[in-house]
Amino acid sequence: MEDHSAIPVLEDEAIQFDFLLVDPQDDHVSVDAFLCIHRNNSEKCMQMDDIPCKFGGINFGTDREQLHPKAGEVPDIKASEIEAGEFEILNGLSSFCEDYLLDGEYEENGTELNHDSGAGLLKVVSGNNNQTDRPGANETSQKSDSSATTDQVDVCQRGLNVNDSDLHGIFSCTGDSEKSLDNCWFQYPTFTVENMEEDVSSVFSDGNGRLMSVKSGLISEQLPCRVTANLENRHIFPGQEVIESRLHIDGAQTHRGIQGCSAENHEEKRLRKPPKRFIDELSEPKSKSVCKKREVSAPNSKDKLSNVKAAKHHYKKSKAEVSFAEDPIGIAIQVPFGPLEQNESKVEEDSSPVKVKLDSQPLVVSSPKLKDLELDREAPMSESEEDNTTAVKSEEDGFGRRKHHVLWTVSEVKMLIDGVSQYGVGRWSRIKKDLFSSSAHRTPVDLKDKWRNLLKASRAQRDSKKGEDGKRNLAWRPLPKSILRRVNELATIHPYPRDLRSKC
DNA sequence: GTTAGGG
DNA sequence: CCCTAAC
Repeated sequence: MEDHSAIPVLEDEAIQFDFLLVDPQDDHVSVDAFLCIHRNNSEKCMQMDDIPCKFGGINFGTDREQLHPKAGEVPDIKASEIEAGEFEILNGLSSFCEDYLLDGEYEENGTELNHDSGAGLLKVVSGNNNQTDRPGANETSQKSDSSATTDQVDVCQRGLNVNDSDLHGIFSCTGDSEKSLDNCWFQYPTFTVENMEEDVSSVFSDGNGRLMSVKSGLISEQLPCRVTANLENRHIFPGQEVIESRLHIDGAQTHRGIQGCSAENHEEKRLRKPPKRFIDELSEPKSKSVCKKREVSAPNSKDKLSNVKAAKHHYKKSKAEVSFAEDPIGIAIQVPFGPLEQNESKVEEDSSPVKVKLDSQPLVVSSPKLKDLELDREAPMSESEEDNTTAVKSEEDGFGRRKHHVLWTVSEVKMLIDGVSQYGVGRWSRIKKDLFSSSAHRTPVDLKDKWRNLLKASRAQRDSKKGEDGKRNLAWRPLPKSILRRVNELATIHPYPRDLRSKC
C-alpha cells in the first residue's frame, strides 16, 4: 500500500486505463493518446520534444525504460512494437470500436504497461482489476443519482481521481455547426485536462499523431500534462470554441475506465450516465454535429408526431425547461388531508395539526406555483395519513408534450367525491363542468382516472385491513381513511362500470 | 364529444 | 396521464 491516501489522485505516478482510444477503421486497437499524471509537476509530464516513444503515432515524453510491461500480463504487446513507437493491442477489439468508443470491455485481455516513477507514465490495464466487479454498482449509481451534478464537477476538479469508472465527457462547442461529420476534425475520444495552471481545459488526439489541447477555450496544438479521458463528443472541429467540458462517471455499466490512485474514492462512487437529453441540453444548440439528434420513436399518429416535434422544439428553446429538468431540488408541499369542505365528513381518530412540509418529497421535479396549491390549513388530519398530494407546475403545457404531472390536491379529491356523490359515477363531464370549471387542467378523463385510482386505493386499503392490520403494503400514497371510506360508500351506491368494483 | 378501459 | 375503441 503506497501513500495513495495522502493525495489520492495524483500522488501515484501512474494511472490505469482499461480503455484505449481506437481507430475504428483499423483492425487493431491502437493507442492514440493517453494520460499523463502529475499534479504539480507538469514538467515531469510528457513533453512533445523528448519523446522516444510513440503510441499510435503520438509521442510521449517517457523513457522506454519506464515502461514495464508486466510479465505475463502483456500478451499482446511486443517489445518491438513499443520500441518502434507503435503500441497496438491486437485483441480484436475492433468490434468495440464501432462507435469510436472503447468501453473497456476487453477484460480478458490483460495488458499492462507499468511505469513506476518519475515522469509520467502510462499504465494500461485491462485485466482483472480488483475493483472491477462491483455487484453493487447499480445501486450505488442510483443512490448517487441526485448528486450526479455535484459529483461530476467534483470529478473534474479532482482530475483523475476516478476509480474504476468510465469517464464520459460532455463537450459543448461553438463554432461552425454547419460542418458535416465528414469534416470532423476529431473522431476520437478526447481527453480533458484538469488542474492545469494554464487555461488548458482539454486535450485530444487529432488522429494523426498529434495531441491537441484546448487552451483558453480554443483548440490549439499544445501538449498538456494532465488529462482525463473524454470518451464522448468525439467530433470536434477546428476553430471551435470549447465552452464547456464536463465529465461524469458512467455508473450504468460495469466495465472499468480510468483507474485512479485514489484511496478516498474507495467507495467507488459511480455516476449514472446522463440520459441523452441531459447531454443534449448541455450542448449548445449549435453543436448539433457534436451531439447527434435524438431518435424519435415512431409515432403512430400525425398528431403525435407534431407533438413530439413541438416538444423537442420547445425543449431547445426553453432555458427554463432545461434548468428545471436539471434541477434535482424542487419544492414539495405536502397537503394535509382533511374532511371534505362542503360536507360533514368527520375525521376519524386522531386529528393532529396541519402539516405543511417543504422539500420533503424527492418526487417533485419542479417548483410548484404556490397559488396552485390548495392548502387546507384548517383541516385537521390524521398524522399517519397525511396526504402527500403535491401540485406541480403545469403551465406551459401548450406544446403538446405530456402534461406535467399535477398531483391531485386534497380539495380536488374531495370535490371529485362530492361530484360523484352528486351526479353519480360516469358523469365526468358534468362533474367537470360543475365542480372543476375553475381548474382547467382537470379534464373529464382526469376525473375518471382519478376516481378509478381512488377506487383501487380504497379497495386495497380494505383488503389490507382484512389481512394484516398494521401492515400497509400499499403501493400508492396512503389516503386518509375518511376519504377512502367515502369512496367506498360511493362505490357501493354508484357502481362503477364492470367488475371494477370487486369489493363489497 | 364522452366514456371506459388498457397501458 | 396517454391512447383508443366504442358509443
